[in-house]
Amino acid sequence: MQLVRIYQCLCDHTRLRILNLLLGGPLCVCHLQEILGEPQVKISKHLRYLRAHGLVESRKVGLWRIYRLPARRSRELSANLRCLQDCAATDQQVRADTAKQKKLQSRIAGVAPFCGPQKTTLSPVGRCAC
Amino acid sequence: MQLVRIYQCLCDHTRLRILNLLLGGPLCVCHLQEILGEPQVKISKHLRYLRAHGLVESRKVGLWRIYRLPARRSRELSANLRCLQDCAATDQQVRADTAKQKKLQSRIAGVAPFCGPQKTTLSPVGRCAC
DNA sequence: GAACTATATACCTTTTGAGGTATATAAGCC
DNA sequence: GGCTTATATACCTCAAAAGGTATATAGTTC
Repeated sequence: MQLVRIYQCLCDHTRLRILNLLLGGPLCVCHLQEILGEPQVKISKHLRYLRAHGLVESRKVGLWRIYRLPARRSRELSANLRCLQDCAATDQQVRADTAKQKKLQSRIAGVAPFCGPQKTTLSPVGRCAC
Repeated sequence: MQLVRIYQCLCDHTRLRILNLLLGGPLCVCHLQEILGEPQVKISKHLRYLRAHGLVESRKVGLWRIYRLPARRSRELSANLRCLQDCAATDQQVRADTAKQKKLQSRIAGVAPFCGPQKTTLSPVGRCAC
């Protein structure tokens, strides 16, 4: 069942934190790493899991791989992401993540414009702002 | 995190089916068994899991143990149960379960009044209507 | 008390997944 | 080509969980 696959993605704390961040806009792995404070392997493996289950998409931009929530979402996925957005803020750490994300997004605005709420198709400019 | 525990309960197909049924009212194990068509042990173990995670409550009535969704629910739980109710019907098997439940509830009305939407405190009367 | 019914638990096997260390790949810079 | 950065994969270990068989417990009926 489609729905079970969604819940399988949501039932791990790290993945929940990742999805919460992606609700705020696309992010590359190294920005996720910076915000979550978790080792790169761990994040990379959870992203693979999420991709295999259809919860995220990615595209490559220069050296970076940018992850985001899928553009086209099933009814179930939309409903659950809405629910997640509504609920996740009750978690202390999730709120801290979101705050870090906001700060990071204003810091990197213009430098890594493919990470964040703006949907640009710019090529990478210089180094990653991590 | 509270939220993760909820998703851990939702990420198994059998538990999802159980929770969907309990959204339609309390049920004893043997009625769950009849509707789901799964062995008693399997159901019993999933119910234990759900209870340990705070997703169901139970009370004993005669020979039976009646399971239901918790009377008091956290904001997260309420939101996710609502979401589940909204989404689960897209699953073929879940819809079939619900149909069976409806039939069973009308069949046992008055015989096992503690199973089903009515919240009575009647003592058990005779045999289980399984 | 013996038989029966409903439910739970013990014990086992197998699968899944999480996390870690080390290494590979891919693309950019010099 | 060699160095560096970003990301992914291989391989290992450990814990959790799923499902099955057999058995225990608790309460009912006779």
